[in-house]
Amino acid sequence: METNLTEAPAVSASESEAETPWLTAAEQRFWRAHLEVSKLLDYQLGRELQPHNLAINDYEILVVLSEAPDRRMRMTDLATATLQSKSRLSHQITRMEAAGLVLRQECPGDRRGLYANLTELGWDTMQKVAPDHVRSVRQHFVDRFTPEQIDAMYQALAPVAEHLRNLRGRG
Amino acid sequence: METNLTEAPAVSASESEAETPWLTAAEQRFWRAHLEVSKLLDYQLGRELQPHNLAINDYEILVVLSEAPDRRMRMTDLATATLQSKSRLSHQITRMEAAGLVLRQECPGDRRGLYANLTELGWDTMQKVAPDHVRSVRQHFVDRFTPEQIDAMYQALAPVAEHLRNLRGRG
DNA sequence: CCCGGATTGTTAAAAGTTGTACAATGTAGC
DNA sequence: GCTACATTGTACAACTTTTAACAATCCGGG
Repeated sequence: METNLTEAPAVSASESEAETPWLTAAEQRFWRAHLEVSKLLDYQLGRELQPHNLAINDYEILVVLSEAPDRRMRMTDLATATLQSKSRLSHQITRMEAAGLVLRQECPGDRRGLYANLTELGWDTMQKVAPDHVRSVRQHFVDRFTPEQIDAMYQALAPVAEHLRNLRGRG
Repeated sequence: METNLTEAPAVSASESEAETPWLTAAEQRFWRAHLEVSKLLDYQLGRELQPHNLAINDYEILVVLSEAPDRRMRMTDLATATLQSKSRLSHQITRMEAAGLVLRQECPGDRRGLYANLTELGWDTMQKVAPDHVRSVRQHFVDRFTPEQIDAMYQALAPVAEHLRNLRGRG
């Protein structure tokens, strides 16, 4: 059901046979479970944001801005924080500005720059939506693990996140 | 850096304060680590498929088809297996057909239906790309866990995958 | 056989994303 | 203060995904 061929193909070229470090059965099922959960969870959370007229990306912007000092952030920083390209973020903010959720604001001291500012409506929207979203996250993910599993998985994932973040930085 | 507000907002309405099951600190950091790893890993694996002129979605199709009986699958089944909409899959297959990787084939016994067939080129491409992909998956993910962690995480994730799969089915 | 409803896959148009180039600044070294 | 170079955000064009509608086909009940 999931993807990413990582076990030996049904028929392997004898050449790659010798050298490719195919995943073991245990690794394989873990990898596929991870992929499947990621994808389906994304789908389900998006689904449950729809009634609020927000896509997951919109919500992410609202969260990051709401946690930022003065509820605003430079476009580039926001793009970095949300792992989007500057171009994509620019479009995204244009849409959210049209929806009244954020506002572009000149940046004193750097006339090249702009702030993306959370509006009152943006802030209120976030306050209204967040409780539902947490419930979704709990229902479909967090509450399905024991506290021990949660700690263990965090310990395991944190260095991987670190690694990937570093890779990304360099390009 | 990541997203999805799931902890209490800086200022909570007293109403939601009482009723919203905000994540604990431990839950929060786990949740954000999971999100971050998912997103960045996707990005990185996509990046490392680029030299082969394949997007992750293309690769996923190749994998699923290569594992299917006769290396072909009904469009609807393929859409389900890869968690895509029928429309999106249709476009995707059109592109891959243009690239010579797959071929649409009439479906004997159901004249509405079509098979998506892996071509020789598609199969060969898969054989060629898979080794590199496994190495990527190992380098950025699998090899960064101990065998014990892998088993534990699989045990934890499998029921969640099951849950989400069921949800998806009903819509 | 024939009807009504469900299923299959495609399509057109709208919406969103990506990559590249660009204009407007900023900044460091001379 | 100039020049060279880096940074900021946008704009355009190409591409991908979504949404909604549709034609063709199948299937079950009368």
